Amino acid sequence: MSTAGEVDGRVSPGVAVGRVTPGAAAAIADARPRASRTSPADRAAQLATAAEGLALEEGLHALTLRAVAARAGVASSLVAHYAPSMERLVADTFTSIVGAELAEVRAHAIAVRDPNARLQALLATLLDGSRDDVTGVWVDAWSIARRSSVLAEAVREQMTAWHSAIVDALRAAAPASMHVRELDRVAAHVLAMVDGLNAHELVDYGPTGSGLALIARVVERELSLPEGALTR
Amino acid sequence: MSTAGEVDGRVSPGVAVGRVTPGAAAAIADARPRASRTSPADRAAQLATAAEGLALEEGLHALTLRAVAARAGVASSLVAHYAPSMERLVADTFTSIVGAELAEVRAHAIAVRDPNARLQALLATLLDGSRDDVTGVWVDAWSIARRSSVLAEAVREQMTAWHSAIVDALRAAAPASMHVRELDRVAAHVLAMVDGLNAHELVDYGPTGSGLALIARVVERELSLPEGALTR
DNA sequence: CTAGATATTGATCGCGTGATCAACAAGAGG
DNA sequence: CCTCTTGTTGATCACGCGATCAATATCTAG
Repeated sequence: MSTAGEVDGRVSPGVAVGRVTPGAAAAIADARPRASRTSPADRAAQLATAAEGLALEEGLHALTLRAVAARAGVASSLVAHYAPSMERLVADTFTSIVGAELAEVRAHAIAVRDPNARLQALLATLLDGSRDDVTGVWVDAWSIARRSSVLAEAVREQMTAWHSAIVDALRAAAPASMHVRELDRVAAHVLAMVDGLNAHELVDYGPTGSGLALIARVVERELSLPEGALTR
Repeated sequence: MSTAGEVDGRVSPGVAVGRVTPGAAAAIADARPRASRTSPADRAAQLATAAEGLALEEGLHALTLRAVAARAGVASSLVAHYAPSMERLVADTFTSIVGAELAEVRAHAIAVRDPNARLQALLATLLDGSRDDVTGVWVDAWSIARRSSVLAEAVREQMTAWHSAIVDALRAAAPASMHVRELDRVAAHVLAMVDGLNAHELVDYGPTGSGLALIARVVERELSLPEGALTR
C-alpha cells in the first residue's frame, strides 16, 4: 500500500495512484485449493501437528512459515496469523514434542509393576535409539536456545520435568533410607548421561546400545541394588 | 558480462549489447579499504582465525561468507575463494577450535605430576564453565552434523581424540590391574557425562559447579581410589 | 622499468526467510 | 435470502544466504 507503481522490477516514475494494485505483478505463489474454513481451535491444533511432524522429521531448524504451511496445506500467511512469531512457534513445538514424549515414556514405565523392572524399562526406553527424532529435537533446542531466551525457558522446564520423572522411578527402587538430596544427585547423574549418550549416538559415535550398561552399573551401585539388577 | 541492460532494477528492453557493464548499477557493498595483497598461506590462516573467533563468540551458525569476510576486513568473495564451500569451512573451523582446546587442556593436565591430581585437573577444567564458548560450538556441531556428513565426520574424529585423552589420564591414576576395556568403559562414561552436563549448563540448568562432584564420585569408585581423592 | 601472474574485488543471480496487509470468500445469524 | 463476521489468501517488502565471474590492482620476476 502506497508508493505505487513498482511492478515487474521496473519503476514507472509517473504513476502515483495512491494505492498499489497488488495483483498486477502476478507471481505464482502456492497453487493449492483454498483451505476449508475451520474453527480457530481446530486450525491451531492442525498447524501444531504439522509443526511437530516437521520438527521430528527435519529438526527444529526446518520450522519455517512456508514449510509448516506447505505441510498443513495452507497459505504461509495463515501460519503467521496463528503464531505470534516463529520463535514462539519453535518453543511451543519443542514443548509439545518433548512433553508428549515424557508422558508416553512415563505411561510406559508406570505400567510395569516391579520397581526395579520399571526403572530398567525407563532407562532402556531412553537409550534404545528408537527416539532419535526426539533426541535430534533436544540437540537442536540446546543449540537454538543460546539465541532464544523463549526456547531456553521451555528447555529448562522440560528438563526439570524429566528430572522429577527420573527421581520418581529411582525412589521406588531405592532403599527407603535414601534422602531426597541423594535421589536428586543420582537423577542429575542419569539425566546428564542420557543426554550425553544420546547426543553421541546422534552422530554415530560409540558402540550402539552400550549406554544402558553404563548407566545401569552406576545406578545399581548408587541404589545399593545387586549387580545386574537393572540389566536382567 | 552478458545479457545486457539490467541497471537500477529497471529493465531496458531494447538494449542487447551482448555484454553487460557490471559496475553501472553502483550499489554500495562494503566500503572498505582494499585488503593488502598477501600470500595465500597467510591469508588462509587469517581467515581461519576470523572464522574461529566468530564461531566462539556467536556459534557455528554465525559462520557465513559475509560475516567471516567482515571480521577479516575482506570481500566476501575472497572468503569463498579460499573455502571450497561453507560446509567445509564450518567443519574445518570446528576441528580447529576443538583440536586447539584438546591440545591446551592436555598440556595443562600433563603439567601436573601426581596422576590423581592430574586426573582431577582434567575433569575440573572440563567442567568449570570457563569454556562455555567451546561447549556452544560442540552443541552447534551435534545439531548441524545431522545435516552435514562432512561435519559429522569431523565431530567423530574429535570425540575419539578426547576419548583417548581421557583414557590416558585414567590409566595413570588407575590400578595396573585395570584392563583397556575397563578404561574405555569409564572413559565413555566420563565423556558422556561431561558432554551432558556441559549441554545442561549451556541453558543454565542445574546447580552450577556440581558436575565435578558427580563425575569424581563415580570415577573414584571405578578406579578404586579413596573417596574424595579427586575432590581434594 | 616493464610484463606477467595472481590476489582481491564488486556486482550479480536465484533462492529462502519472517512479517505485514488489503482483499477475498465461506459460513452463521437474522 | 441476505448480511456480516472472520478465517483465509496472495502479493509484497526488506533482508540475508552461498556461489560465481569478469575486472582490477598489486606484487614480483625478468
